[in-house]
Amino acid sequence: MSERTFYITTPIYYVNDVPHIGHAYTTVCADVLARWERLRGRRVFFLTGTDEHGQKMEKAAFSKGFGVGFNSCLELADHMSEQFKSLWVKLNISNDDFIRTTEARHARAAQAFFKTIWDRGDIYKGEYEDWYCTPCETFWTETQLLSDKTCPECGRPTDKLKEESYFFRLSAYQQKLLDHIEANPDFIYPASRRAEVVSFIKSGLRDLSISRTSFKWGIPVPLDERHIIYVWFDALVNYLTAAGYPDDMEKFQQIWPADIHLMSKDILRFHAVFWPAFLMSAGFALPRRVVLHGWWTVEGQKMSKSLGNAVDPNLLADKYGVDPLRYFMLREVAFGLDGDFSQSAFIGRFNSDLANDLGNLVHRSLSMVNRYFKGIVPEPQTEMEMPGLKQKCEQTISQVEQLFQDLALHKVLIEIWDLIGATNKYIADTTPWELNKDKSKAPQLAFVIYNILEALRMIAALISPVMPATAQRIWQQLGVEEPLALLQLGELRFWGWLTPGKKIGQPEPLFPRQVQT
RNA sequence: GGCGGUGUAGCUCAGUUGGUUAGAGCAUGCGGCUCAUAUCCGCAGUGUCCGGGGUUCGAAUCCCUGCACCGCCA
Repeated sequence: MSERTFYITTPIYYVNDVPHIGHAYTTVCADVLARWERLRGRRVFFLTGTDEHGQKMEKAAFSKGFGVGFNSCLELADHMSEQFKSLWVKLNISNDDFIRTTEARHARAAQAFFKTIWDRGDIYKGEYEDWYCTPCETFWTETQLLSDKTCPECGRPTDKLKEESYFFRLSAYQQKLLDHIEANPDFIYPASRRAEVVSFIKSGLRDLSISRTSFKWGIPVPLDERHIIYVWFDALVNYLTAAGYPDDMEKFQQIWPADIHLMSKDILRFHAVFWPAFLMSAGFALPRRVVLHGWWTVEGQKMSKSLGNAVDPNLLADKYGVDPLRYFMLREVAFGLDGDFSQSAFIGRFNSDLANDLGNLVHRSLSMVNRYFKGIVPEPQTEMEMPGLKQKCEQTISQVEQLFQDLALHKVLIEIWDLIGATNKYIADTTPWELNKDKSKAPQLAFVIYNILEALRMIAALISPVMPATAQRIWQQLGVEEPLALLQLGELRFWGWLTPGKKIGQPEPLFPRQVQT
């Protein structure tokens, strides 16, 4: 009877940079899935956070004037981490925990995990050979170098240097990883990425350097404090830390393994190859799914620092509202593929999907309740048969359940909008304004209006994972007092849930139309 | 260079195992309604389904080839 917690994660974001629409997208998608699972009645643990260690941070702290050293790095990390945290508050993200790799609980976890793998015999000391740029004080791999072996950052010559390093015996896990991926077709989503991972593994896995001596900003290797745990090893462990490892193993048992690690496609390999291998070595269960989404371009162009075209989610949320932003991100791209963010597409969706279809539907419906029933939810005539809308609602709920299961998030919205369209059509077909002209048709009018309100109730609930604030506003305009957050799918399905005789709230346009600039 | 993917209406894309006049949304035009945020409903389109060749009674769908773009690896 004790159903496991649904555990979903975003990556922890590297605080080297301010949050942009890509970060926002990942986190909003995770939030939508978390909210959907809660609506289904599952207990959910939704984790996000920030990745704060490593050489890049050390350098960033230096270049931003804090000076090198433990305290100043932390100061920078505090500042940057806060920007992510406050964005998630603004975007109405319902995460249950926010982890920072600079927290003590995480240092304990990273060291314990390192130690566990060490005890398994999968870590050995070796030499790591790479190209070093002395002026930049940075190591580069051969593939990162420019064609003439110069530093990709400053263009100056680099030297091949050896550095003592601890290695993880990744090569020993090649076959086990392939077996796991084969046995669990859903492990990597979408399938095109799974194929990439398989071909990468088949091309041969080399052991992985998991420590550095070239910088200090990080978690020391247990038993050898000259070494710092490499940032990727450090970062991945966050998923265990927040689940309770190693301090609260009782909690950990309930939460681990993760159901979904959600991320953008650029960090696929870390999550689909290295991380599972670490976990296998340490003897932990593997996450159920590693789910990749695409990248956003902006006005058709790749986001880049040099173009300076990164979109600030804060500005969009302030200008257009949080829910329209969330809606756009989920609706505009086929989940898993790349998408383009453009002003005109955003405003197009805003006006046509939100203002015209949904917003106007709610407004016109409630206006009729005010006009024809003095703002009171009418009593439906139960003996009347008018199957169209009710059936459509039931069908939509089932479809949406299936589409969430398939992670087809954009199709979820298409499906809900199909119901919105059907409800608008229902109004056109039943012509309440005609029924209102004939007193003898009062029962039909009551029945029709009640059905429309029931459809609105279901629409509100179905959009609530994507647009929680809007859903709540519709809920209030319908005059429902129970908080939408407490609703569960079982109740939602019950047709006839709205109480006749209740006063509805004040209708006001949900989405005032945007002028295309 | 190796592996994989994509190329369908003005735009963004759907198109199960090959089967009747190739679809949706947006945008465009026309018609209808008036409860509504000049909103909603209906109708109308147009497509050498990237080029070429092949298999088949029949291919957007399978095979070969060319072009273009993209992803992963090296």
